[in-house]
Amino acid sequence: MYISNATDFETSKTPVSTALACCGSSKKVQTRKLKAAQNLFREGDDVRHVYEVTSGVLRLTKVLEDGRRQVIAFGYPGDIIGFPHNGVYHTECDAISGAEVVAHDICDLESGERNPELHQRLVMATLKEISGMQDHFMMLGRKSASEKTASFLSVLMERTGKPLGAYTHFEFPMNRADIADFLGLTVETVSRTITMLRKSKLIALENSRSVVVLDEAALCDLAA
Amino acid sequence: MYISNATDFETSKTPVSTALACCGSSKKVQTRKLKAAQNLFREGDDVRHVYEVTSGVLRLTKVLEDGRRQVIAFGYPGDIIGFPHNGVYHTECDAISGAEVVAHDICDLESGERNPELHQRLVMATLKEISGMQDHFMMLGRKSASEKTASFLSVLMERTGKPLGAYTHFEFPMNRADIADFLGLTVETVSRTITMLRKSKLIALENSRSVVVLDEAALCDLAA
DNA sequence: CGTAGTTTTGAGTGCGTTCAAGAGATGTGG
DNA sequence: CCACATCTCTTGAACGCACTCAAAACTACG
Repeated sequence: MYISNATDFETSKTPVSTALACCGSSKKVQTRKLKAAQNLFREGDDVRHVYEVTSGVLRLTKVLEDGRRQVIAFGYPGDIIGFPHNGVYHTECDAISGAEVVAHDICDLESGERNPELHQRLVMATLKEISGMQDHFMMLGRKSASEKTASFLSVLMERTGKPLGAYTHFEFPMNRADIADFLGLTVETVSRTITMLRKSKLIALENSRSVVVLDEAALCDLAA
Repeated sequence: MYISNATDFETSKTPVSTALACCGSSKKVQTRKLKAAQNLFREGDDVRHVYEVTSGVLRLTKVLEDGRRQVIAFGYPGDIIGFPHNGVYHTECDAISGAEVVAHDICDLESGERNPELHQRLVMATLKEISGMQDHFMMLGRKSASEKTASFLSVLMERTGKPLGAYTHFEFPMNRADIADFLGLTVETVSRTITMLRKSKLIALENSRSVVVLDEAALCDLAA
C-alpha cells in the first residue's frame, strides 16, 4: 500500500547526511523545522523547493470546494514531497507531528546540470512516487473498508514497527480523520474497523495512536 | 480528472516529429504499431523503454490475485506511459484501439547525459503524471458514481471532443468494464449512470461509445 | 442464422454512510 | 487541583448508494 512518497525509509539518523552528501559542493543545506499542525506549503503556491523529510510525519491533502478532503500521502523520513507541476504545488502540506525537512532547489529536480547526483536521486523519487500511487489506486478503487484499514496498518507496521516481544509495536501521529481521508472512508468506519480488528485479536491498542500487532500474518491476509 | 499520463494532448499529427526532434542526432526512432487488444508490456516485465503514444488509446491496469482490476490510466496521443520502478513495469499495458507508440530508451529518463532535451521532456512527463494521479485520488476516494462518471465524460470531452453544431461530440474506445475499473465502480453502475445522464438530457448517445454532450455546463457541474 | 460478447434494465441486498449521542482525552483558567 | 470547554474516538440506529445476481436487449462476427 501507499503511505508516502519516494525513497525507502531510513532507519536511523542518516538521511540528513545523505542529503548533504548529494549536495556535493560546499552549498549550505537548507533545513526547516515544523511544529505539529504547521503548514509547509499550500495548493497553488509557487514551487521553489522539493522537500526531503528527515524527521516527523507530514500530510499531503487536496480539498474540494464543498470541503470533501482526500489525503494523498503521508510523508515519512526519507520521502521526497512537494513535486511541482506547471510551477505550482498541487497539494497542501502540513506537519502532523513535529518534523524537519531539507529543502532541495527545484532546479535540481528539473535538470542535472548543477548537481547530477541529487538530480538523479530526485528523478528516482518521482518514479517511486508514481509506482506507489499506482498501488494506492487499487486500494482506493477496489478494496473494502477492512482491507483498506488492514493495508494501512500493515504498511505502517513495515515502515515504523519495532519488535515488542513476539509482537510488533508502532505509533502513528495521524488521527482517525486523516486515516479516513487517506483511505476514502469516514471516521466512524475507520473506528469501527479498528475496533473489529481489536476484537478479533489481530491487533491491540495501547491508546488510539499506538498499536501492537498480534497476528501479523492475519493482518497481511486481510490486507488482500 | 485523470485520464492519462504525461504531456498535453497533441491536436494533430505533430507528436512523432516532436519525438524525433528530441532524439536530436541521427538515431533511428523506434515506433511500434499495436492492434486493438494487443499487449505492450506486463506488470513485472523488465523495463527497456518508456513509450510515447502517437495514435490510438492504451490502457494501464493492475490486477489483484482474486481478479479485481483497477485501470490506472488511459494513454492518449501525447502521453508518456511505462514509467519504471526498480527496473520493472508496475502495470499491464494493452492497446484498446489500434495504436502507435514511440519507444524512448529508459536511460534517457534516468539521465540527461545522452539526450538532455528528451530527458527533460520525460522528467516533466513524470511530474505531470504525479499531478494527474493526485487529482484522480480525489475522484476515487471522495466522489459519487454520478460525479465520477460526469468527470470522466467531461475530461474525455475536453481532450477529444469536436464541435457538432452547438454541441460537442466525441467517441471513445473503452468499454463499460474499462470505465468501471477506472472509476472504481461496477459495469452496471456505469451503465445506469450514463442512462441517467441521457434521460436528464445532459448527453445523447449515438451508440454505446459515441457521445454528444448537450449541456456542457451541467456536466461540469455534476463532475464537482 | 446462431453464438458470443457487450450493454442495459430490474429486483433485492448489504456495506459504508449519516445522524446522534456518549465516552475518553487534552488543555485552560480560576 | 479541579471545573469546564473542546476535541477525538467510539458506539448505536437507520438510511441509501452502489453492489450482486439475474435476465433481457442489443451488437458483432463467423
